[in-house]
Amino acid sequence: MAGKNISMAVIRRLPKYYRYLGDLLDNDVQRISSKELSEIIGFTASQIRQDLNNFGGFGQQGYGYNIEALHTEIGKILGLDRPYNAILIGAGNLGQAIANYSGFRKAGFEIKGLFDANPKIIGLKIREFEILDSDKIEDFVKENKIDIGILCVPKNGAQELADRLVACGIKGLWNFAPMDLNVPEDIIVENVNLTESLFTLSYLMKEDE
Amino acid sequence: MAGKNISMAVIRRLPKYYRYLGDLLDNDVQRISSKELSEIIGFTASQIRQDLNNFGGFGQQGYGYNIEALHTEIGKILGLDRPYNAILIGAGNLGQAIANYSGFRKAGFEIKGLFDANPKIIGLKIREFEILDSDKIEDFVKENKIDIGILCVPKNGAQELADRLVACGIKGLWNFAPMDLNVPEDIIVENVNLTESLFTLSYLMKEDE
DNA sequence: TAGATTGTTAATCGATTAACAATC
DNA sequence: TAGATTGTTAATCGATTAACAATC
Repeated sequence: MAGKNISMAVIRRLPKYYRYLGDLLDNDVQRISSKELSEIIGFTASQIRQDLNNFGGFGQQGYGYNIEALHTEIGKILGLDRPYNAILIGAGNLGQAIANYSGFRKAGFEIKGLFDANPKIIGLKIREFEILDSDKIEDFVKENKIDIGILCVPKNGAQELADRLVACGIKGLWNFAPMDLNVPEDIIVENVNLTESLFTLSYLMKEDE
Repeated sequence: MAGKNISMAVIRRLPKYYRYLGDLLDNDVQRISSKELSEIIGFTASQIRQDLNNFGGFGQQGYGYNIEALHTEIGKILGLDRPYNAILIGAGNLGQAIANYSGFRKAGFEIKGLFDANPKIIGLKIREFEILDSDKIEDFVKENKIDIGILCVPKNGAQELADRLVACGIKGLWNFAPMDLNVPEDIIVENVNLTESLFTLSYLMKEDE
């Protein structure tokens, strides 16, 4: 991939742009200036223009941005125009919540299989999918061209599962286990650490009193 | 609260320090230098010392840091030494996953009640709690000194619930609804936006290929 | 054309890293 | 004491904001 080095700060704002532009589209708004967007999204107009210009000149002087076109462009930048195949490992409440959330499929992420190591729930059906035995992960990943592994398992065992997924060719991990995974540097890991999030809330509430 | 302005960058590293120090404690390690910690946590030694010195001089020259003492101190800084009472609204899969996670209680966060608006699940029992009708939120918050509202509801209705919680005196919101809430500035909101997280993963996988 | 707003360069601000005197 | 490592100041790096010429 070409592209200069985009900072993580910019990258993490992209989904917000995408979401706000989508909301505007839903409300049939057709164009917006960086100043107007600034007022609803909470970034400065200057930052918005800087961010967008990392990827191209999507605006027009004197006019602003066409919302539909910009929304589409940011979707492409985020890679939402291509499909990703995922498997989800750990079909407890959290895993089921994620498997059931329709928003992911709309964005091109398809969960192709659910796995768990617990014999009590192997064989149960969640949506259209039967929960499969974790033993079958390797075969399934290869047969179904799986790109992403979603780890909804406890801390213990998460690293071992990550190793197995990496070994059979997975490229990205969405990690809900409350720990940092050790993976080769070409493997992308996105962590969702609920404990860290809650502790941050705790800190801020304490400071605020 | 006293304390100079601590940047969000520092604040979001605190739970990581707390976690890594806890792991070291579990392994009966007693002391560590910023250089050693640097190697396992992945921040520079300089940054670790800078971060910690925002809150006090916890180390000792020539020795390093006592892990148990530092762990305790960071726990206090995070406000984990005090109890927080929470209610959780939206008792679907995600809500149940959070209600069932024992790690939060260990850190002083007690979920006192679960609420939902869906008559089909009102009355069901999750752990020791019956799911209550969302109508009863206001009375419950006042009677049980609730500090935190955990929003595990869809986008629609999340803002209205936030308004109601703020109106009855809640101080913090842990928001899992995929949108930004509008609240008075003295109310703390910590967002967990799974869609944004997934889109970030998507972007990074695309860039990486 | 006149007005509006972008794209982009320059200035500022803040966060990270480096360096080292203090001291255990 | 000598060696190690902190706490803290200074230097560097990067991100945000401001400004404005270009242009629709």
